[in-house]
Amino acid sequence: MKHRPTIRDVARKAGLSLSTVSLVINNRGYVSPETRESVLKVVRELSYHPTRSARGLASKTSGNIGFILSEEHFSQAEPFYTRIFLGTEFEARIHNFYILLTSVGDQFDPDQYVPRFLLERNVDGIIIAGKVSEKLISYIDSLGLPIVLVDYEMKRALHSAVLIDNWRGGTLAVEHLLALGHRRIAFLGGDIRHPSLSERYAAYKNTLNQAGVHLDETFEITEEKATSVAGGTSAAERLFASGANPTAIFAVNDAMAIGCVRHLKSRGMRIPHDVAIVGFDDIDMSAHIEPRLTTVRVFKEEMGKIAVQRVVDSITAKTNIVVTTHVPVELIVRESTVSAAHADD
Amino acid sequence: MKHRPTIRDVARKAGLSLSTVSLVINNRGYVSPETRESVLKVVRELSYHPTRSARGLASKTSGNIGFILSEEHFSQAEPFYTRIFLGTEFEARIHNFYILLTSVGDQFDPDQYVPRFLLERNVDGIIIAGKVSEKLISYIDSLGLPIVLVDYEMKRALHSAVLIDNWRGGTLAVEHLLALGHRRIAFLGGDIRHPSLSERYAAYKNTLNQAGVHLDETFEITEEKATSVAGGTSAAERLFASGANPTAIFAVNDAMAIGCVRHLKSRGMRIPHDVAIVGFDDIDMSAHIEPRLTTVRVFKEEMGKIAVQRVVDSITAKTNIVVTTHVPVELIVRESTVSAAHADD
DNA sequence: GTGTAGTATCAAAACGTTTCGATACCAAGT
DNA sequence: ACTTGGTATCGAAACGTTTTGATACTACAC
Repeated sequence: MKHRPTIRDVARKAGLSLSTVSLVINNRGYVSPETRESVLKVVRELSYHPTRSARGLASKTSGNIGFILSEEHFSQAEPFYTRIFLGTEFEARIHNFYILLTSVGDQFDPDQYVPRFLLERNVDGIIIAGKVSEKLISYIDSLGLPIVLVDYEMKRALHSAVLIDNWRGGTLAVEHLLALGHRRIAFLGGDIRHPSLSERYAAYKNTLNQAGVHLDETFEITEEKATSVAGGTSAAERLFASGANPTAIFAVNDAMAIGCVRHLKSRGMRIPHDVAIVGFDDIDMSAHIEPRLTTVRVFKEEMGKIAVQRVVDSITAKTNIVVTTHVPVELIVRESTVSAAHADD
Repeated sequence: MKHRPTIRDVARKAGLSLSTVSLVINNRGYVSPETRESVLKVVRELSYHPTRSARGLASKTSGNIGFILSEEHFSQAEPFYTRIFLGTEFEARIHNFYILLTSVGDQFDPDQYVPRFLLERNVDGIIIAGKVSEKLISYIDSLGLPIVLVDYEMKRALHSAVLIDNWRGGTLAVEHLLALGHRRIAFLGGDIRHPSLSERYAAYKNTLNQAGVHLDETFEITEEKATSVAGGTSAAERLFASGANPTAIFAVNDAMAIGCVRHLKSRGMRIPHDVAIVGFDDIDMSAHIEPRLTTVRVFKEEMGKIAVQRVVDSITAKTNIVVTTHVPVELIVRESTVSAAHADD
């Protein structure tokens, strides 16, 4: 367990100064090709590799990107955000960054709790997934750290964002139901304050309007607290308890759609024969439930990947270009809207 | 964006030396209660927080734990290991560590590729999930880093490990099938080189033996390459193609069980009426497929949590106590073995 | 021959902590 | 009175890099 070599050892063995070795390693400044080669040779011989802490201290960079998730999404280990996170892990590796994950509560009070990696100056940029307190965002801004938002957007777009094309997704979903001949189409949603969900809701209303279908308020559940499986069940209960009799349902996400399917089955209704259902997100489970769920596919890993690219751009460029990316969506038709015999596989 | 305070500012304002402030912050050495209080007061006033890099450089610690996963598990974003990972994230936060995630290939050649966090001395300990090259393990040993293995074990137990009680799980599963009256019970497995899977296989054989049931080799599929949904489908095909006619199947994990269910359905077989199925792992999806899958629940987050505790112990204690933990399992009876009317909810 | 711009290298000064050894005091045990 | 051991504090060194500014050489244009 002998001493691992330092840059000093490399410099000595190469007969050069520390600075020159550093320049070679970081590939910057003026270094003659011969010198460069001889340094690299020594680096290989000693199998030298710079230490992160020392580098961080001197250069005021950490090599880390912070990933912030709201507590509820974090603790539920939601498949949706988990996928986005995995997408960032993949891409971060390519850029030689590591992702530090943390969660924050609904409220943000800097005197109360601040993600440790911010206090320790242990990240060079931040990715925020989902809706968090605006206070938190301004706090991070005040630290001068680049921020990329994923699946969330603020009124004044001062930050790069990676967004789902919710409008198109909602439109595709409802148009699909209309094309199947449905007219009594219900909407199952919740927490419309989240931009992604409200856009889906807006697309729902707009598409029906365009088609000249009368909007029936008893067909709209928009106040469900949790957009989860349980929330879907409870929303479906409320929908039918109110006496509504839709032939199709557009659920704001797959979790709710799955909860809704459960409720319908418990009532002995057949899907899609009695009621057709479309979800949104295409989480893993949707292809495995019975009936397999028609849904709007969101490329979650891709979103994480783009977010990392943006934040790395901001970190390295030092310039603050705001880019908003809308990641396209795709309608996946399965058995919950079209009976098995006709459904794609 | 003014200069953030350093320990020097704290020392100056408190009228003390750097060393004393450092002692207070790290809560070690001899400091009088009054001095401690006055330092803490200044720390609060300046809202000072030490910088990770500086701390790391001086103390040769990083505050990070490396999490190593085999490439195939990583890229498939397997729900099983993802859960373990999330468990580590939770627990790491409690101990003020961050998790750095990386993956490694089947082979390990230190001249080829070494996880960057090892080269950069950017982790204080390592958690390894699943089976990886033994060479990698010895390499990490040679760096003097504590290692905790999760769901993997080496012959000579030189490292702490967090293991599933596979023997008991397999026994519970098969006993359950026996209790339901099944005698022709097939085993669907693959990659028996993985200790977890071979233990389940061994438990299967042992339990049948104990019950005086004749072992029929045509009932055992142990060569399937991938223990995935697709692998399950293909294994089930092979099983029935060979002319075997089991009334029950024990699949080595839920993914294979789900693939198997698919195949049975496509053959028009009813579950559990024609064939009963038990899986292993209890991944999220298992409760949502049709029929809901009877399985052996593994507490994945708990395993991650324990792994972090072990590795943090090793890091702080500096002593190398090897602890092997067997995390208990639980049989979850659902509709794939007991018809809906009788199944628990 | 003088100024300018580009190339190549280096010495020294940061970067913000922890840790080591020294100093000094006090109380208790001989 | 003399050690011993615990308590409290401090100054200085160390940790391993990057960065800044200086120096010096070359080539070229005026």
